[in-house]
Amino acid sequence: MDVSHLLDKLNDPQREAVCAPACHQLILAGAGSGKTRVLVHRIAWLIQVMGVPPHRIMAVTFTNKAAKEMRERLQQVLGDASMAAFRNLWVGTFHSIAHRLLKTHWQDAGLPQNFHILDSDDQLRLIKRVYQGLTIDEERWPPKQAQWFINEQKDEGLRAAHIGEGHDPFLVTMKAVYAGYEEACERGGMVDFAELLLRSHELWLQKPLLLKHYQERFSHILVDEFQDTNAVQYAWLRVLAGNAAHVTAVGDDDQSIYGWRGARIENIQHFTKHFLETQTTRLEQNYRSTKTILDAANAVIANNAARLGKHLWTEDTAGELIDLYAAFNEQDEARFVVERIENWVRGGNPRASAAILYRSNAQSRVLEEALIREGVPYRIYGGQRFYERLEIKNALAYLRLLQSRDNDAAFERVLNTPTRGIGSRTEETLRLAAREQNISLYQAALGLLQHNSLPGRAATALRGFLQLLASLEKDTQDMNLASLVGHVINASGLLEFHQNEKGERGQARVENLQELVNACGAFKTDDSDLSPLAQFLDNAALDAGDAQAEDYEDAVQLMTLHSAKGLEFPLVFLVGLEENLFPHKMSAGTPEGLEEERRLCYVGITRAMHKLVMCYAETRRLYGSEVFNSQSRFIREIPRELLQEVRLKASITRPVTSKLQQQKVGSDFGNFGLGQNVRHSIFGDGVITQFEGQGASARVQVNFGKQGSKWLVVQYAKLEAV
DNA sequence: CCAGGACACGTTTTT
DNA sequence: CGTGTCCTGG
Repeated sequence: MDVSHLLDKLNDPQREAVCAPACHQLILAGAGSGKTRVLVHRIAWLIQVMGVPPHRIMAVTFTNKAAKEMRERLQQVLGDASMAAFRNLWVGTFHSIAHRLLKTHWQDAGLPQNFHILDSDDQLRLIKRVYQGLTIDEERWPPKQAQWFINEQKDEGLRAAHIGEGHDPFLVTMKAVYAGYEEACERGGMVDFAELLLRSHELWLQKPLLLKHYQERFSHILVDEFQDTNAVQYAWLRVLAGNAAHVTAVGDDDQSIYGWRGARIENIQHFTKHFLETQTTRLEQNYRSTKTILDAANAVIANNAARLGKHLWTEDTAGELIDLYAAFNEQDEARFVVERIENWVRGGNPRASAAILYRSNAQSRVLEEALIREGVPYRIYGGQRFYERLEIKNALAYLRLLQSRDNDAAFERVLNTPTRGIGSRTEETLRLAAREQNISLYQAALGLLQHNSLPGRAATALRGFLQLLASLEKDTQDMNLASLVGHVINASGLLEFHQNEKGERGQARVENLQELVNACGAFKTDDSDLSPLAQFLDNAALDAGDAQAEDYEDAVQLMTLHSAKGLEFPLVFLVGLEENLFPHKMSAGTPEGLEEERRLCYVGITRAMHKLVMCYAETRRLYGSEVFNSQSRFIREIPRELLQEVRLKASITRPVTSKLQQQKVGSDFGNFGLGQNVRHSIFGDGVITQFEGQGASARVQVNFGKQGSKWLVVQYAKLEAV
């Protein structure tokens, strides 16, 4: 068989990874080194050269987007001939694969067949409800915190029962909430995202025969973005792999930026210990960026300790120097960026080839305003996801009720949406009855109406709601998915409800509801025995719906550094390169936090193909007060010769307000300047390193050497200049 | 039920 | 500063 198409256009290390004999592999793939290509070609090699049947291969990704891309590229490489076999090859996210397992083996997993997936919104609501049952003070223990705690435990593979008995009030409370939450999920047949993984891991441990079946089936498991795996995912993988399967882990320890949500960078570092006789390949040739950009990225990341070690190189020319612009403030920064983009577009480049990357979402507004002012189309990535929008969740709740009236979360959600006179009083009565008799809210409603135990007005309203559900079900019986959904959003009154909503908001919601119908029309069902609606709802729970509302207008791309991972742009602006913002002050406190920020910076730099522009503002308005941050240490980690400072044009004058601000600084900070040596009655001598706020809230950061750095309120600190 | 005001809060995000 | 949430009064 001619396999040259699998090896063409591969460099030596890439080819080595693709053609490796059956073994464990760790592929350390630097940014822009052709990671996906290697993964896809390796799978094709396994099938076409090594004769591995496709059904014995599993490829795991983190995002739906990555899974989709891999499927498409596999299809290209394998060709249509392999299409039939292709269906047996499992490609999916950890979550979708776990979901598939639980759907298939629901009995063994101890779940009802129609178990329902909670998104984080649903999860929070449920936790709040658990609080009510336990009479826990929401003030003292914010439900958000409990949610975070529960997910963190699950990511580590821990159940409420695993949390030790102790006297720490925090742990005692959290354990109680976690246990109550587990019980509520169990009762309602609900499963959150982390539970999908935890539960399928437990399924294997508890059902050895089942595990054996899958262990014998999957001889090759490939995992993308391995640096992002958390503890359960890694454990899950190790159990599945057993002693026989060959595991290929592809990742880049330098691009691990999700430590804060449970990703364990150690997993990639420990891989060779757990999977013996691993062949390690380093993909270090970069096909994306100029030499200048790569040199900068390498220089920055070199400041991190405990790396596996990798040095990106390129055959590309040095290219242009990196521009560095010191803006007066965030307005000036935005103005500068937009002006640069306009020049770039005037030079014949598409707007979509330029991206503005920032550390935090709050920074986007000023940039947006500047783009709007100049009439430059832009697109912001991230933010509210399609299937998480209020109007969409309401529509989905009606659809879920069609499937099962006993879905309490859905019932509760739309009981009075659109408003139909069922108030909190009635709702409370329903909930109480349901809890007492251990039945669903729907069953409770039926019972209460039967026994006439509700006041007249409430009874009429509630009866109306139940009748609505009945007629929705009856009227949609013979409809296809799209007309069914169209009918439901109409007949439920949701569409009218949002049409009557004033302002652009209502308009957008109506459009989203219509988009939902479109999505149903385009939805491809598989031949499982689930109804199209059931399949669609499961899909909606696991897929954020990124592809929705895609418009193809050529637009400048705005996003956080996190969402930029995996993307590339000819022209990249990294803005807000200031201490306390990037590295963010919440993270800069610990060495691990700082290293993750640095990796984020590395990700940002390596997004750029031809030209990189970095900006920082001397002064920035944040949450209403003015902050003075020095330039980011990351700028200083880039060799000077790679940078060129952008000089101000004579026509640009300092904003008029700046003089006033300067005076204010003088008074608020008592004439202290950066670098001023000061003495504090307790901490001793130190040096001023930062300013923040004004008036009574004016604070300075002072580095007291051995005592560390501290933020002090100028008004109270009684600092003495020395 | 809605409007309006007080109040808290503000890093990154996928599934 | 701007936004989202919670509570109160009509």
